[in-house]
Amino acid sequence: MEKPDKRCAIVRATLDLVAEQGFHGAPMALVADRAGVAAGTIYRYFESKDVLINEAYHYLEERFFAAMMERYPEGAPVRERFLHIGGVLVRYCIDAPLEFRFLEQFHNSPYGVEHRREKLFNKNNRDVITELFNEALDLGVVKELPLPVLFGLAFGPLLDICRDHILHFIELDDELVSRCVEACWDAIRC
Amino acid sequence: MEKPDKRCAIVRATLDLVAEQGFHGAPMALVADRAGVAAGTIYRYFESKDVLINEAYHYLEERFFAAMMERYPEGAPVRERFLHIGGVLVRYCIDAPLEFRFLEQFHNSPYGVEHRREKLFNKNNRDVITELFNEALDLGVVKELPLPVLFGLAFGPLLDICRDHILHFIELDDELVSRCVEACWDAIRC
DNA sequence: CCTCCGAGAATGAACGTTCATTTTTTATCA
DNA sequence: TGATAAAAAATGAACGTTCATTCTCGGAGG
Repeated sequence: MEKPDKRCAIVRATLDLVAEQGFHGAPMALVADRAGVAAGTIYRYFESKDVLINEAYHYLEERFFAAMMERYPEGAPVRERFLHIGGVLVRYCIDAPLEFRFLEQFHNSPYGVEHRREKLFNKNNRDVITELFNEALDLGVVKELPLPVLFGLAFGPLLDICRDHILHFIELDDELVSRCVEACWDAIRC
Repeated sequence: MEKPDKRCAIVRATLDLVAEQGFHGAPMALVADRAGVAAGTIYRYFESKDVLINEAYHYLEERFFAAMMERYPEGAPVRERFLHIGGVLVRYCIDAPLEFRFLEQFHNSPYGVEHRREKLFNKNNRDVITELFNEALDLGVVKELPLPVLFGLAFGPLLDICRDHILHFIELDDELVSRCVEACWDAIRC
């Protein structure tokens, strides 16, 4: 009987409900129900709904970065590392559609804008992807475009195809995923 | 005193408010205020808020397609026509940030998913962009990928950079826009 | 006098949050 | 150990707001 048992249940309930029905479909009463606690209990663990949602996001973000670093080809050329990241990104998202849907909701909301602004203007930001792109720029293997543009070119379409796959607008398989990631590389490479 | 005077004012007020503050920030009472009518009056013109929002969207969609067809290089090569469309898209969006923000909100909502589903599965769909891509596929000048994937590769990043420009994450000028549109072409071309 | 449009108050449902109360756990001492 | 007191956690009904929508009535035009 650990302490964080309930806390975790609340976070997971939030993730599920937001993923399934959007922020509108996740009122605190429902979150409480799904987590098996009373409405008021949530406020013993989280100051507000905003705090709860941000915590849920960070929980997912960590899981995702962990997945990305598995078998990351550390010393390999830039292109190969990018293909790894892109492939993992897409496969992770379509394997965990609920997590993807939550992330999508989050990014397309004021939460997401704030989160992005902080990341962008907080120069201490030391994540693998930024490092990779900066290295690629130094080496001159990708187009000289602002970082946000490179991110958009490289990952925007990948998220789009994940969404379309989950909505059954297209059917992704391993080969198609590879070709899409390579197309994104074509967009940014010199 | 024409009839459609108030109707139009209501649509424009909806556009403005949703663009500025999102769907949450556009309650009917505020829409009414901004349009210079009373809350109840809206319901004399629109059956519900959903109907009002869909109508606002279609209004914008038409304006946008009209802009895109201005000086469209009808007989030119596929690449040139794509660059025209991409350039117009970006310039239109950053010149009319309110319209862009509304469209973004709309697309990232259940309204947008429904709209996309209908477009995709309604084969009678005869818009210029679909025609262009089908022609490009026939000629073999773009990668053989499903249409939704090509759309994502070609336009996803362009919408991303518009958003980032409007949020002041980047600063677009004509030259940078051109280079971005060309990068998108690199993504889809063979 | 009648018709009907527009106004804005009224309505009821839904929401996040609070708090007085109950239940469970932990600490204290014989 | 067992009894009891203190503390912590959990509860869920209730609150105040906000929202889309409906209702009712005054007044302008015929």
